[in-house]
Amino acid sequence: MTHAACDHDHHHDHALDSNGIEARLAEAQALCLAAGERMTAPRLRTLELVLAHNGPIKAYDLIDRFHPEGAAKPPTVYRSLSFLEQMGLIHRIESLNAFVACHDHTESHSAAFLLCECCGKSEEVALNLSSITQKALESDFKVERVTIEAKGRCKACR
Amino acid sequence: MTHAACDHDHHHDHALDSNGIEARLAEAQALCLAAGERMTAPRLRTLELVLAHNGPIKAYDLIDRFHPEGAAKPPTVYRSLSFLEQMGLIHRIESLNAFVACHDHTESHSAAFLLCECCGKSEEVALNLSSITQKALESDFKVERVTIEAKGRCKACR
DNA sequence: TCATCCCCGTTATGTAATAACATAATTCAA
DNA sequence: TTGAATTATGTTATTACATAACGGGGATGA
Repeated sequence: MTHAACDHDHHHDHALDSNGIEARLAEAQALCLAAGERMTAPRLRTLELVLAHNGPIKAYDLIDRFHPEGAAKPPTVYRSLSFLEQMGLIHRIESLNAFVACHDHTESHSAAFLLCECCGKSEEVALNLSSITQKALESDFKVERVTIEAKGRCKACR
Repeated sequence: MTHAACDHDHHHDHALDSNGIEARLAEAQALCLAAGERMTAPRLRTLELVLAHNGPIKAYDLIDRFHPEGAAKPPTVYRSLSFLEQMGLIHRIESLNAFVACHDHTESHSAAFLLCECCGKSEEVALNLSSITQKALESDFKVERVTIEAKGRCKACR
């Protein structure tokens, strides 16, 4: 995590342990099965890497880590990422060009994030989107999905 | 505008005329003067091109159009863009890698957009950000700026 | 008028993402 | 169970987006 705009440590975090990851991968497989989609090896591997990482991870970091012996080809990872995103298993953080596992499977295709510019962590928050849907209604605009990205500093980095 | 996911025309738009652009450029110069910043030639040119364009425009389109005779160098334009963004004169649309002139100088560094996936137009909407600021407060997160991007279809593209 | 700061021009490179086409695995109906 | 259709992957190459690094020049202020 090389976001150091400050000098304190950034270890106020806790990634999933391997059991946690296994559990999430199993859920994901079940979800795909239920949806009639295939959870293939590269997709699973990509999701595993996203889950194992603490916070948003870049596509090229995934590419580098994909094989124990060497890097994957970009399309392998990008295709997996877009599949996972469509399945609601991960989110793309536009302002970071990075990806993060989805926490909250309720609000499909819409998400809000608090992004710490200091430690690089992200927190996914559920929002009621009433004010934006209201505005959209006034404009006669059909919203398909909303991305909200709030940048600032998290509690530990204040 | 090459967004055609549909076949109807996308001319439901109206760019600023040259008087409108002149007026906006003059305002921008005044704003810089007041802030003790320099509105230099490349910055002004960049802003002019953003204003002249209808909707979000890509950095490399600006680069191509910068000089009548040929393209600018990328850093020229990127530097100008980041200056203009800091001054609140333009917004970056993260999910499009594109830039649009700011309409509403009230809510500094935060903006919400309705982005039509069909015609590529954007509408800047003012929102009350109470629900996200509330969530941030609960997380003890200090928000510096918020970007909200709602994708869908505008009235004319329905 | 000298030092400093800010900005610009330029070259080069780094980073992110996709186009295009070939091959392989899966599914499903005949 | 075979073969056609579909879906996914492998591979090469390219395109798109963005910044690092350095030198020079003009404005600003002691």
